[in-house]
Amino acid sequence: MPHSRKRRDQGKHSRIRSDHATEIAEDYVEAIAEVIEASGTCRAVDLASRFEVSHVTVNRTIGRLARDGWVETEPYGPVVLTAKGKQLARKAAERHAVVLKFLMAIGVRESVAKIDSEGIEHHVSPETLDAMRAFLSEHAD
Amino acid sequence: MPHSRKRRDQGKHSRIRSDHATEIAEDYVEAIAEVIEASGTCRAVDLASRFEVSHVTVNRTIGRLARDGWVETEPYGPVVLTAKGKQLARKAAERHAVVLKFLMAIGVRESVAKIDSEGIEHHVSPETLDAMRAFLSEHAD
DNA sequence: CCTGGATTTTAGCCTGTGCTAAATTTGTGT
DNA sequence: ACACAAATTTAGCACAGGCTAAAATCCAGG
Ligand SMILES: [Mn+2]
Ligand SMILES: [Mn+2]
Ligand SMILES: [Mn+2]
Ligand SMILES: [Mn+2]
Repeated sequence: MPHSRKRRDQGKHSRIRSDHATEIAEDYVEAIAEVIEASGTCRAVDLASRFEVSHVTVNRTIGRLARDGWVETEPYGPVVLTAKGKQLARKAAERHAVVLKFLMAIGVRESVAKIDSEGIEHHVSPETLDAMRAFLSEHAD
Repeated sequence: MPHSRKRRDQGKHSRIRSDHATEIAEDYVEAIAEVIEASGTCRAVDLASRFEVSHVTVNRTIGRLARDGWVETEPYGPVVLTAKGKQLARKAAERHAVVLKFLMAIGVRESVAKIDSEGIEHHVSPETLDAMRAFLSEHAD
């Protein structure tokens, strides 16, 4: 039999907790990509205003993102995405867009869908995302 | 014009943060109601095994829930829901059930839908919940 | 070049949510 | 009655992610 399995055996709720741990990373890399796309570079203040948190909070969050290999930055410099960060940003943006379109397709107003999708996106598994995509193709009028 | 509005003006992301703050309360009162329903009373250990966290974590979480008026408990005693707690439990269970059924209705397998709904439920606004309900009635075969 | 405003960093605080180890309490079976 | 097992509580730790105030740095206009 497999060795002792002390490892927390990913039940439902551990999945939720790990989703929460990565969702800030997802939102940040997505936002960083958008800001860079729109204005060339991304500074901490841009993220602070976007997320409505203090610039100090952004600074420390960026530190964690750098530690975990999503972004690179040097003192007083802008934030850039690593290759890994760019990939996550692309994946997150794509999934976010599907969720948003899907909510609107079932009749949720855009203003509400924008808010709800921002939270829902992080908990949508690949299988559920596929179901949403399938729904969108079927109902492409 | 209205005075200065320093008040953080609930953008998209503050909604997400407040959702996260209440989701443990929602999951706990829902679980407490279920355990009481199933076995008469609810003890901390029941919640620890259900959420796969330590009994110490449960103990402190229950303390916060009591502080916020969702549950009542006395030293070494079981956990009971306040009126407010029962109401939240009912609302959360109802919403959770709708989300789960909805995911299955769009073709997500039950095992996956159970996991995803556990995270998604907390970010579904009343309007989106209504859209899901409407979808379920329309597609009631 | 130098200075003032914008920006970032540092210091120091808080709460929530996770843990282990140890102490305490409860309640049950003999 | 009492010991023992189960449950809870306490103590003490860690990290994420919020904040304000103050210091440091950067850069652009004069
Ligand atoms: Mn997103
Ligand atoms: Mn998001
Ligand atoms: Mn639930
Ligand atoms: Mn849940």
